[in-house]
Amino acid sequence: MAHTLDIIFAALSDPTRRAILSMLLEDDMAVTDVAAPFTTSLAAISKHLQVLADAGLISQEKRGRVKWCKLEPDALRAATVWMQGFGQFEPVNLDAFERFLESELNDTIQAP
Amino acid sequence: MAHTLDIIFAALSDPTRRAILSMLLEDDMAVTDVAAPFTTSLAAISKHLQVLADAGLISQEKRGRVKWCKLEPDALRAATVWMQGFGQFEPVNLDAFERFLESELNDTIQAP
DNA sequence: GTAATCGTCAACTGAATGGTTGAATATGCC
DNA sequence: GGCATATTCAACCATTCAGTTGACGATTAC
Repeated sequence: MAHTLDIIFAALSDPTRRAILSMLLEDDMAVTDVAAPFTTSLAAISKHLQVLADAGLISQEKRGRVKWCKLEPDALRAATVWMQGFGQFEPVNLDAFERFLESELNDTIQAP
Repeated sequence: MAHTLDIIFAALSDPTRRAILSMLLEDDMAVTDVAAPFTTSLAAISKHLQVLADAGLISQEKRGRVKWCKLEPDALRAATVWMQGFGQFEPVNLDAFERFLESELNDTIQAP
């Protein structure tokens, strides 16, 4: 249990990995396509994806030579529950969330 | 922004630090008292508290020779909002949360 | 004043992390 | 078969992290 939270929070602590999760929020993607917007090497992104998969935040399925990455939002439940226990926040404003995500993506990913 | 989430999630990824936050949920505490249940050194706990303070998750105020540590749950808001965007979870069951916290504390802190 | 208490600092260690490059392994295409 | 594409592996490097121990600066108590 504590073990799982360790790994989930550690996975979320990296901006590249959070950016990847945001990208996968829109659609499943192949590893190469996930890596495309980043300046770091493909191997580095592959490692990040492994970290996310170990945390249960994404799943990966190989079809042919392409490995598809899929968001697994349920893995965030334990972490969300843990955090909500420390303060009751009003319901999330999803519009604000989307604007926030967008600005975080812009900070993390280089413009083409 | 992304910077803040980095630091908050990294702070939460350590079980000792999460245990400290749980302890502070009940009451403000002095550094020495925070350290008491742990087997690690006082200096190590002092460092953990600095990490939590840097993340804004606690505040520290020195009165006399005692430094008091206080939970600052609002710092979790940004992180909670970020995570909730990935899935709409039902309202938190606080009883379940308390049981969970207790079991996590028992896993992290040595019985006297 | 002197001694005990509270907490941090400094220097060190071992392990983990994020990154690189180049080779290796599959798989698909012609 | 032969070549291109997709992804990971292996080895390496620099940095960060959690922990230790011992010394040190404050503050309180006697």
